[in-house]
Parts: sequence; C-alpha cells; structure tokens
Amino acid sequence: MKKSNEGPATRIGRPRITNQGEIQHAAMRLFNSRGFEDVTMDEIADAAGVSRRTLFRYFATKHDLVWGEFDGSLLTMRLLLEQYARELPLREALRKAVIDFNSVPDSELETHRQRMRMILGVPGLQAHSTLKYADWRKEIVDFLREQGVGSKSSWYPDLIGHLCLAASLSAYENWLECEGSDLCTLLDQAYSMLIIGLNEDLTAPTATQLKQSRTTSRAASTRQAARTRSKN
Amino acid sequence: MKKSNEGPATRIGRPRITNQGEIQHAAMRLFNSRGFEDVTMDEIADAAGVSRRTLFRYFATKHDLVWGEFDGSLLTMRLLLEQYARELPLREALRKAVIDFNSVPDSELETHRQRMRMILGVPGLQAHSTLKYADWRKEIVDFLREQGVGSKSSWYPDLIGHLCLAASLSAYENWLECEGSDLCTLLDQAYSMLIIGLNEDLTAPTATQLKQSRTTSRAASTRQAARTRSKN
DNA sequence: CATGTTAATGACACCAAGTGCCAAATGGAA
DNA sequence: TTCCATTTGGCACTTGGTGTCATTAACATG
Repeated sequence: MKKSNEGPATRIGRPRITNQGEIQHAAMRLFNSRGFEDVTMDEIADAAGVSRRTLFRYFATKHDLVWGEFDGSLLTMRLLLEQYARELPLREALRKAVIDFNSVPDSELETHRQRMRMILGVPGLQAHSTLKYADWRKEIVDFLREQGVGSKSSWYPDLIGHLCLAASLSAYENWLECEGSDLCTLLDQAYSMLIIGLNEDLTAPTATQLKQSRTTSRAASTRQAARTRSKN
Repeated sequence: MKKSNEGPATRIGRPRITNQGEIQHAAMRLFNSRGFEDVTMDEIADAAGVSRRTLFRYFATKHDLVWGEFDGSLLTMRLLLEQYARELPLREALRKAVIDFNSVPDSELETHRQRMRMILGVPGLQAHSTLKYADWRKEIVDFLREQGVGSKSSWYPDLIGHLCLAASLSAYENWLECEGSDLCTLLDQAYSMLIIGLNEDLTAPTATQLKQSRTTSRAASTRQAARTRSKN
C-alpha cells in the first residue's frame, strides 16, 4: 500500500524513470489541445517518454489520467468532516467540509476548471466518474454512521450521501456554465436548498430565506448537538 | 427516427432476421447465468443466431443490451409529469410521476430486480448508466422550466433534477438490499425527505412528520397552484 | 571487483469492444 | 425478369487493457 515513490532516500532496484505527475501533465496537455477522445494511450506514452506498458502501470485506465490524485484526497475529506463535526452541528459540518474540500487556490483554478470541464463534458469520462463519486459518497456515509445518524440498518445516511453528491454536482455544472461565478458560493447555495427542502411550487428560496435557514440552525444548535454527540 | 420494424405491413428490402427484444432476451439469459462481464458480444451474437456485426447494429454497445427500451420510455415519464401537474402542486406531481414511472406489474417484478441489480452492481454498467440518468434528469428539468420554475438562466431546476435522481437512486439501492421491500414505498419516503429538507442533526424525520408534510402541502396547494400555472 | 537481489522497464502477443467498408442475400415493384 | 431498397455478414482495422517474460539498473555483500 505504501507508495514506492516515497520510500527511504536510497531505494533498491531499478530507479523509476518517471512519476505520476509527469505523465499526467503530458497527458493533460494533449487532452487540452486535442480533446480527450482523440488522444490515444500510445501517443501519451510517447509524449511522456515511456513505453505503453509502463504507462498502464502508472495509470490503470485512460480515465484515471484525468482524475489524478482524487483517490488520495478522500482522506482529507474524511478529516475535514471529523474536524468540523467537533464544533458544528452535523448539517453544517457537512456543508463546510464539502466546501473546503472543493476549494482550490487561485493559482490552480484554471487547471481545475479545465479538468472538471473535461470530466463533466466528455461522456466517457462522465460515466467513469460515477465510480469516483461512489467513493466520495462512501466517506460521507461512513462518517454519518459513525456519528450515529440513522439506526444500524437505516438507509437514511445513504440518502444523505446521494443528496450531497447531487447538490455538489449541480453546483459544479453551474460553475462551469457561468464564467465569473465562484464555486464555493454555489456549493453553499446548493447545500442551503438541501436544508430547506423543496417548497410547494418549487420556487427557489429567496436569499433571506437561505440566510435565515443558516442562522436559525446555528441558534438551535446547542441542545441538538449535545443529543447527537451522546449517540456516539 | 421511425422504427423500421413497425412500418407498413409490406416493407421493401430484405426482411429483418430478428428484433431488439429477441436479442435482448438471449443476452440477458447469458448475463444472468454467467455475469455481465464474462459474456462476450460474440457469444451473444451466437446465442441470438445473428452475426456479430448485425448485433452491433441492433445495440450500439454491450451496456445497451441491459438498458433495453429505457430511452423510449422517457416519453412516458414526460407525459406523466404533465398529467399530474394539471391536478397537483408541482412538488407532488414530481413525486407521483416518478413513482408511477418506476412501477412495474408483479409479473415483471423479478426481471426488473435482476436488471437493476446488474445495473447498480456491475461497475462498468453503473458508470454507463450515468448517461441514461442524464436523459432522465433532462426530462424533469425541461418539464420544470416549462412550468415556469426558476428564471430563464436559473440553475434551480437542474438542482432539483439532480436531487430527484439522488432520491430515486437511493430508494433503488435500498430496494435491492432489502428482499421484501416495496419500491414505491421507498421512493415515496425518499421524496418526502426532499420536501422536508435536512434537519439540524440529520436525524431521519419521523413517520408523522412525513405524513404531515404531505397533508399540509395539499392544504396550501390551491393558491400556489394557480400562481404557478399563470407563469406558463 | 564479481555476484546476487530487488524492482522497474519495455517488447510482444493477446483479448474484447467497437467501426468502416463492401459484397451478398432477400424481398417488393416496375 | 430486372431493378431497387434494405438488411445481413464477412473482414480488416483501431483502441483500451492484460499477461508474460526477458532486460536493465541500482544496491548489497563477499
């Protein structure tokens, strides 16, 4: 399980000729210039200066070249959830953890946009991403179960996991569509909708309603937080 | 766009040697006995008594053999939405249309379970299904937009589409997990959660709360329904 | 220095999904 | 019978992905 890349300073055996990052950058350059579908794995191997077989040892599938280090970052997600859960009611911990998890520094913003535009735009990638999302949801569901949400066999945590994914995806899609928009703001809005629920005629809640939902939740949080934690 | 299968009684040209249904049944038999991944398209072609090339003319991908006539059934979904929207507030129309859309007669129930178990259980199929779900969501989003939900550029309808999919998927997963459960009941419960929103500590709403949310919505429906329809 | 160990690389053959192309088959219509 | 429309099937080809094995490059040891 240990990444053989970061072992002791001196490693035994033939040294690596490259690393995931190098290959991925080479691949993304090609993808961005000619489109995901129109680049073959042979071309990527060439561009990365590595044999086709070796390329497949670093990335099991072509899709993984785009998703990059997502799998590893799920641990961060878990830590964020547990951290916020110590100081906020669960609902708000969820919201803040997701927002934090999806925050990227300005310097990487354009890269992130390109990557996500590819993931949400290319059908093959969009399909494959479902499997990544499943891992992401699992972090949330496991976390909720540990926090005592739902009885042992209840599917309520799974439902929440799905709803969070839905809110996140929707925010992402809108972010990509609107050039100047801010992802964190959109995520925040989407999660507010989860909290309020869908009203009768499905009109969007007003800004004041959204703000209200957050402030009231904070006001009522003390007693409920205590009850929640005692279940653990 | 017209299915050449159902043209006039006498068609010109070489007659078809088979049809989608026959091929699909042959394929599903193989899938059910040996698993989706372990059956090759060549074997399916053999079993259906047709050449490999012809098989690919009837079904563009291996995945489509499992999804069958889903694409065509989306029209039904649309009609259900429009029908219920005439007599119910939007939120309830959505709920009832989805439940109706996913109702299958007892005779086909076991088949439906098998199919869905395959779709939600085999990773490759699960991934591909995202593209089918996207079409399903589009029906909902288009419907909501036509009903005047959200301003022209608002992403609120898209969010609702995602949330409905999340609720449906979650209900389906639970249905497959619990042997004796009823899909419609589970769908109904999941959509109730959408309506109520997530409460502070993410405890599942009680049965009385769920029932209450439905009755109050019906009581308040008259004035709101009128306003909603006037937007159209 | 010679030798063995370890781990990565690259070459090759192979499989399965899917596509393009074209000739052959099959019926109705002229 | 001949023409025409349409489906079928054969074949070669592309691409993603896997299994196998010899080769290469370091380190460690005698």
